[in-house]
Amino acid sequence: MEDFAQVPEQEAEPDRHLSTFIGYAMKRALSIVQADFAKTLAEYDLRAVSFSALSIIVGEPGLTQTQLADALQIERSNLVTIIDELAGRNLIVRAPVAQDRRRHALMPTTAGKQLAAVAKASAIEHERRLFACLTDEERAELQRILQKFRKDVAL
Amino acid sequence: MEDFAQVPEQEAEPDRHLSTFIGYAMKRALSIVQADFAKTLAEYDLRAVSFSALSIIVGEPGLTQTQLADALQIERSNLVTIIDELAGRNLIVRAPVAQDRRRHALMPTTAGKQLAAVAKASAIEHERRLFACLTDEERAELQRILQKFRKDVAL
DNA sequence: TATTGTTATACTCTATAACTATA
DNA sequence: TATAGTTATAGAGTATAACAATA
Repeated sequence: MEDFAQVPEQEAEPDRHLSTFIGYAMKRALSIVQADFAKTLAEYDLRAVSFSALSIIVGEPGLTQTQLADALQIERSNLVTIIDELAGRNLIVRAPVAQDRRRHALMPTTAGKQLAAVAKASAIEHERRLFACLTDEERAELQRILQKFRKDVAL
Repeated sequence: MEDFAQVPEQEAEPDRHLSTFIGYAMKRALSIVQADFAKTLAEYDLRAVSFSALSIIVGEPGLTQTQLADALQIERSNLVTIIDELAGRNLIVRAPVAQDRRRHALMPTTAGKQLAAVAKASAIEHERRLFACLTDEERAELQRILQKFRKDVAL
């Protein structure tokens, strides 16, 4: 078989051909954030999704699992093990609901509220540190534009 | 067991307690983009990662698999099936490299260049349509800030 | 010895269907 | 009949180790 290729020296950024795409930039940026966030939460034995679930339960006690799954945009079935884990650590309880015994009202325990508070402080510190390379205005703009997009995008 | 919870009516946005976090906003926005992008590429039987790989190979022919894996930030081992798939469709070839017979120089075929071109046009149209709710300035700012972050963030 | 591509594998994530108990 | 929580499972995606060929 004949050779017909020269291998170029490694270029600085071979993925520059994808730099036109906002989605690609979002994905690469998010993967950096996620890796750092995972390290931050490991201290509390929390994954990002467990932290999110716990935070919402603390902020809005009494939600059912279906409501929480909708809020987090995950499947009800996949929420079960997350709730199991939080409940197993006594951070939340599945409280019975008198009006409808099929449902569980998700309630934070005192320990859950405390962990949510310290983990949230760490998460805020993680973002402060990670996004230190951006100006306050850039961070605010990034946040604002992302939320506007999510709110206004026509699906 | 005693009931001690009232189930609130479904709130508009139970995840507002996470809205302080840029990472959360990025994740939610990206999932919207990814879902729409997947639909767009399905027309060409491409996944996002196959599109990315093909685009880079077309834009920078001759890269080795290790170089491409680094560019896409995926494991070499996981790139194999992606390259298999593209090569199986005759969109690229693994060309031998005279100087180092361990390596494969990834080269696009004519069909690969053509598919990359039309898929890229569709991808651009997908982003134009999806981000239509943002102004040109907002899109440019979003892109600029994300790229600045990725470039300047201290890991 | 080290590197490239590859295989095998395990672990997580995600999506779907079906079950139960309730309504 | 329909819904809430659950179980089981299958498919992606991702990460690690080890091997053969080559350097």
